[in-house]
Amino acid sequence: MGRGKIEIKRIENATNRQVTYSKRRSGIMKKARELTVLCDAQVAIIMFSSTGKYHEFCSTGTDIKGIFDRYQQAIGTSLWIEQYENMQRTLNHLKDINRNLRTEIRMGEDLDALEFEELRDLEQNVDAALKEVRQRKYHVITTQTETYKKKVRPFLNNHYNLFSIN
Amino acid sequence: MGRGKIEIKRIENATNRQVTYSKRRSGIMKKARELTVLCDAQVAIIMFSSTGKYHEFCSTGTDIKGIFDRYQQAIGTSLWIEQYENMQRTLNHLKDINRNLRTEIRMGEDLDALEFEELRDLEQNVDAALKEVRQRKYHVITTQTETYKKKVRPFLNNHYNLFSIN
DNA sequence: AACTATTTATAAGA
DNA sequence: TTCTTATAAATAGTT
Repeated sequence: MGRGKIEIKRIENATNRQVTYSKRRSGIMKKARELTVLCDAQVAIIMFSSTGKYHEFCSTGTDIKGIFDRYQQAIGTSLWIEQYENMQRTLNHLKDINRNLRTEIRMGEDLDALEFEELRDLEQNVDAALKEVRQRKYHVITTQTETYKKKVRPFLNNHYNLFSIN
Repeated sequence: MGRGKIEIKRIENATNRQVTYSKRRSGIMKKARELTVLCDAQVAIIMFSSTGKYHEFCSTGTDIKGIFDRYQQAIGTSLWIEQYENMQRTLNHLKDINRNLRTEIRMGEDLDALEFEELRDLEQNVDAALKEVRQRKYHVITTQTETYKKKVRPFLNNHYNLFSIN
């Protein structure tokens, strides 16, 4: 659309490239704005020119972060899982330490009162209950579900020591 | 550009809105593709229609994550600092509990002998940690998409202590 | 899903 | 660079 038809390939002349970038960028941004209004859509655009300048567009009523969180939800994963995993390793480390501490405590206790087998059974019960709840409820567990209130929390309250964060 | 000029305002008829969304979306995607080729630019686009469907575009040679990481560098901050900070708080909670356990050992107490007040404190720590983890995480996984089932749930299962109670 | 009359975007020129 | 304009491209309404 212009005085002549152009081939879609890299514009070698840097000035022309910059001019075209500027023109077409504003064109796309305008189109995006129209789309959000006409179609009630959410749009996020991020652009970097070949010179490193960045421009962004985001539909009103949200922000880049909001759209990205929604996007990650839509694709069902986090783009930053690796970074979460780093933190998770730290958590695991703490978990190990805590487990050791708990073992230490247990060994100092009256073993008649807390048989190892008994503990294991209780742990397995807790674990089974949790898995059940998770499998059925995790997609709506943002709020405390009835199952959680009725089953998990009382159980935690009764057996907090088996369930400490570790 | 069409048989008639239109006003840029929400299209009330849902079918028309959907059709227009589809047409204009592909128009924008095409423009974006041309921009990246002509001008050697990096572009990332994420769209959600009013019906919740999402579409994305990303220039070749990178990916959405790459462009967003670059974007965050450009604006000099992380959009997800808050989440990291929440994680950090969770880690701190773990450390607190860890410290409590150590204290417990030092005091040479067995669990049966813990005072009621102490039990309550530990309970509150567990509960607080739970709430925090939920707030942090479950806005991302409130729905179970197919992808969620295939990717995220296994991830959660493998790393459940990030997202759950222990 | 196609078709076109029009509007809109823009390449090249001033 | 910014403005202009001839032309290419997108698309609104139609079939």
